[in-house]
Amino acid sequence: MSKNCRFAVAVHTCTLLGMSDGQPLTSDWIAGSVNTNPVVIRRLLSVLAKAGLVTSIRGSNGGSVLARLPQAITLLDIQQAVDDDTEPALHNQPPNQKCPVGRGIQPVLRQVIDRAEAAREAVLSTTLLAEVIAAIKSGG
Amino acid sequence: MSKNCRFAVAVHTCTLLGMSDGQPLTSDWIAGSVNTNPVVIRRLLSVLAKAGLVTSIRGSNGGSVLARLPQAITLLDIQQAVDDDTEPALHNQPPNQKCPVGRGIQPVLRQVIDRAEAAREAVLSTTLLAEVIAAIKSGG
DNA sequence: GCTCCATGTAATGGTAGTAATTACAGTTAC
DNA sequence: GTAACTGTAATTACTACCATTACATGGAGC
Repeated sequence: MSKNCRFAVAVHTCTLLGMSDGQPLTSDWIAGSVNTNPVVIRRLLSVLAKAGLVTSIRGSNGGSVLARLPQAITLLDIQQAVDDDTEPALHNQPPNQKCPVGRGIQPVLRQVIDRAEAAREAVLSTTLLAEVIAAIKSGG
Repeated sequence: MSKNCRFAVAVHTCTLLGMSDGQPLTSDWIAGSVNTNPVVIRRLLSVLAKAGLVTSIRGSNGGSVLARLPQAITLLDIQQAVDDDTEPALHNQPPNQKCPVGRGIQPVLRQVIDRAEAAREAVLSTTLLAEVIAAIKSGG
């Protein structure tokens, strides 16, 4: 119980949905595979639904299905859906504006961090959910 | 007081040291520019010293100096020094091994996350502390 | 209608990570 | 010896996250 594992759980969940042949899966069932509480899954599915990645069906015989084909979902889509990407972590308190470094450091840092983050996201954007599913199928 | 701002403070600190022409700077002075408590700076300097990036001089007229030229310090060096890069955040609890997805998801995820992280670090490794200093000097 | 079986969501508790601060021991120049 | 530093432990406060309970809502099937 330490770090943010929403991305991992979200990919896990989408993989399950992508392998169910359109059959709706319940949060209970998914939670059994992820090994967590169904409410955690429901909250996650709610976020994924807001991002247009899944659709939930209420009522008896309900559950969730993918809203798009696995070929049309990138891991970046999933990451951006579940990680509220607030500002990158810079200083908590604004640095001393009387110091040239304190005045100039933040824009420079932001630019570098943004470039680094863009490189990371580029990799995620070229990985499709369909590829994850294929890897699971071939690996098992 | 929320997120991890050690990287930002560390770059800020190294920038100050790199602009001081070899003059040792005290944690009090650095804290004044960063706008935080001197103890926070001393803890950070201690970590940077362990990574071989700075050297601290104890006693009166003491302080800290860079242990290498700014041209020989990348932002990746700083990042790796201050961020204990433990395992990437996957599931908290191991997923259900009886499920094919639960069994196979973690290696697949780890591979993708590692590739994405490598791309991010590649950008940081090509940015030198000297460039940050140059940007500050030209920007102010 | 009623009854299940689901989702949706609020509220709570526990754990962990981080920053800020106080306090004090160790070290060095003068 | 004293003053000016670093090094580090201990404490407090705050935030983020996950797990869990509880309950309202919605829909299928009788």
